[in-house]
Amino acid sequence: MVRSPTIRDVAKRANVAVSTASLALNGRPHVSHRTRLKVLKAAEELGYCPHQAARHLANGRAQNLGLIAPISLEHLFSSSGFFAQLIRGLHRAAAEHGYVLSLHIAESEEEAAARIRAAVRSRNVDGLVITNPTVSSPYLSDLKRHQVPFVFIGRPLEEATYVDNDNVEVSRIGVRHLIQGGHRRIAFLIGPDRFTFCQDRLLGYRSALDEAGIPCEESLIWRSELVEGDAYRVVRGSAPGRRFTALFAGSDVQAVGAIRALRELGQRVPQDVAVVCVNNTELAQHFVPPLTTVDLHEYWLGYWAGKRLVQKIEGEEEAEYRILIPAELIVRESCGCKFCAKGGDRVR
Amino acid sequence: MVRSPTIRDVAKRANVAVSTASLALNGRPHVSHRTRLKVLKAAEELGYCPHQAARHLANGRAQNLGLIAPISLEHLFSSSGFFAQLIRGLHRAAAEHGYVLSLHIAESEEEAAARIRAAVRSRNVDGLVITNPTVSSPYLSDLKRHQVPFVFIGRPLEEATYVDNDNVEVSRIGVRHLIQGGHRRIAFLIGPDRFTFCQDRLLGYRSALDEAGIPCEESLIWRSELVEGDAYRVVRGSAPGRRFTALFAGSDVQAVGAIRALRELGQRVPQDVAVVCVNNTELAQHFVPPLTTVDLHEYWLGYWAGKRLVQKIEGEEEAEYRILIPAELIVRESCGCKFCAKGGDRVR
DNA sequence: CTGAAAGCGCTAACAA
DNA sequence: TTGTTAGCGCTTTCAG
Repeated sequence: MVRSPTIRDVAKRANVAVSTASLALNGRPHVSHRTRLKVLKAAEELGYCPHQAARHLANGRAQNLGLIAPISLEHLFSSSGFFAQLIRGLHRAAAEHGYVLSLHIAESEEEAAARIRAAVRSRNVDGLVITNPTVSSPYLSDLKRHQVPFVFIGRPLEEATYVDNDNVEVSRIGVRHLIQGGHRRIAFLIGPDRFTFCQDRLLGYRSALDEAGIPCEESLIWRSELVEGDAYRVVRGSAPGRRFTALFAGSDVQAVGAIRALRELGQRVPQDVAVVCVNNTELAQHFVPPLTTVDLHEYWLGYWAGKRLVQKIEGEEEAEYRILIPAELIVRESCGCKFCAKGGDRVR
Repeated sequence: MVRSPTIRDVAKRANVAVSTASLALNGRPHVSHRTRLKVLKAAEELGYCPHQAARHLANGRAQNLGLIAPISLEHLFSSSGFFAQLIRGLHRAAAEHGYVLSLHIAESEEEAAARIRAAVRSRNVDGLVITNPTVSSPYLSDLKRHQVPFVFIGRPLEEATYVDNDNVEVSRIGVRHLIQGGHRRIAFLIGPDRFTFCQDRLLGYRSALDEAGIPCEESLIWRSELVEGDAYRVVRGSAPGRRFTALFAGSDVQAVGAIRALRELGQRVPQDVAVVCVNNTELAQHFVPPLTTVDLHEYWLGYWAGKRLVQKIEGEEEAEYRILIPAELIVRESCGCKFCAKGGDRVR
C-alpha cells in the first residue's frame, strides 16, 4: 500500500502552505480564486482525501451522529421494519450534512446508558438520536455534563427535544375512520401505559369518540403487551359477552393477535368486526384481509430527528423543541368500508 | 463544560510520565504492578476516557466496522426484519471486540461504491461488511488498493471472504420436508438468477428431488421478483393447468403472493397445496395459516461476518475464507404435515 | 522499568 | 492573501 497523500503533499504540489491548502480545500474565504484552483487541482491529481480522525482531533468535530436503539424492546417497534425505515431516514439526514451514522444497540436500559456514556466520553459522536426513552433516563446527566446535543424519537418524560408522531392524532385518525364507517361500539386494544405513545393514543381514542358524541365505554378498553400472543390472550378473555362492531388496535401485531382471537370466537373480519390498526408494515400489507392502518412514516421520524440533531450540533439552538410527523391512514380491507371494496390500497 | 481529562492529567496525578500512563492504561507490559495500579486509580478518579480520534491518529486504528447495505434492494432482504437482525448480530460482534459500528446505506449500486470509497479514504473504518454483492463490484479495486479488509454477506461472484447460508441446503431442507410429507409434484417459485442465492436454491431443489428419485419438471419452476405482487402475478399465470400438490417459495413475501394467487384459483393452503418458504419473519409467523419456513438465522450471519472481519483486521489471515450459517426448518401450518396438527411451532 | 520527545494529519491563530 | 507554527490527545520509539 502506498501511503495516502496528506494535506502537506497537496500543499507542496500546489506550491502553497498547508494552511492555505486547508482553507482552499474547506471552501473557506481569504484565498484567491487562482490559488484555490491550484490547490483543488493538486488534490484531485493526488487523489487526496482528508483523514477524518485528524480533522476531528484538530477541530473537535467527529462528523458522526450516533443512534441509540434499545433493541431488546424490539417488539416496541412493533415490527422490526419500523427500525429499518427509521435508520434509513436518519442515515439520509446524516449523509446530507456530511455526517456518518454510528449505531449503538442496547439489549437493556442499562446497556443503553453504558453505550451512551462510552460514545460520548470517547468523543466518537457529535450528537445522539435516542429512540424510545421510556424511563426517566439515567444517562441524561452524562449528556448534559458533556454538553452533547441529543434528540429523542418518541416523547420523553422529561422536557427535551424530540421528534414523534402526534399520537393523539394517530388513533383519532383511525377511530374516526371507523366512526365514519358507521361504527359506534368500538373496542380499543392498546399497549402498556408506561409508553407515552400508548397514553396518547388512548387520549385520541377518547377524543374521537367524544367529538362524535359517542360515550366512551371503559369495558371496551383493553390492554396488552405489544406482542401477538398477549394481544390474542387479552382479546380472547375480554371480548366474549361484550358488544362491539369494530376494534382499533395500537399496533399491527396486536391487531393480528386480536383477529386470531376474534375468529376463534366466531367473529369474521371485517364483516362482524371491522379492524383498524397502527403501523404500515409488511405484515399489515400482506395479512388476509389486508389491514387498514395508520402509517407513522417512520422514515421521516428518522430523517427529521437527524436534521434537528445537526441543527443543534451546528448551533442553531433557536429551532423548535418538538417536531411532529403527520401520520396517514392507509385504507385496505380490514375496516370493511365501502371504499375498500373498490380497492383503495396505496401504491407502493 | 469542564474540559475532559487527558492522559496528561492522569499521568500528572499518578506522578508518572504520559508514556507510562499509556502503557499502563492499555494493559501493556513493561510497567510495574505498583505503577499500573497508581495510574489506573488516577484515571478512575478523574473519570478519564481516551479520546478515540487521538488514538486513531496515533496508532492508525479507527476501531470502527462499517456496514454497507444497499437498501434500495430492500426487497432483497425479503423483509426488512432481515436487515434489523443482521445489524443486531453484527453490532454484537463489533461490541465484543471494542469496535463501533457505522452504517453506510446506499440506495443504488453506484451510491454503494461511493460510500465505500468515502469511508475507506477518509479512514473512518478499519474494515467493511458488505451485504449482497450482486454485480462484479466496481469498488473492489479501491478496497484492494487501500488494503482495507472486508467480508461479504452473501456469496459474491469474485473470490472473496464471505458469510452466507448454504443456500443449496436451504431449499433442500424445505423441499425435503415436503417430500417427507408425501408430496411428489412440488412447484418452485424462485427469485431472479442474478442473485447467487437464488441460483443455489434452485440447485437445492433439484438435489432434493433427485435424492428422492423424483424427476424434476421444468414447467414447475417459476421465477418472480422478490416482491409479493410479482409472485402473485407469476403464480397466477403459471399455476393453471399444472398439476402440483406443494409449492416451495424462495421467500416469505413470495409465498404470500403465491398463496393469494392459489386461493384465487380455488386452491386451499395447505389442504390442496402445501407451502414451505424461506425467511422466518413476522409475516411468516403471523400469516394465516402460519408459514412453515426455513429460518436463515440472519442474526448469526451478521455476527460471524463481524467476527471474521475483526480477525482479518487484527491480522489472523489464516482463517477460513467462507463461513456457512446453518439454516433451520420451522414447522408451522402451511405445509399441512401431521406434526403441525399437533401445533409444532417453535416457542419464541 | 520509566521519562522525554517526536510525530499521526489537520486546523487555526498569528505574522508577514 | 499567504506562510509559519503551535497544538488537538494519544502512541511509540529511544534514552536513561
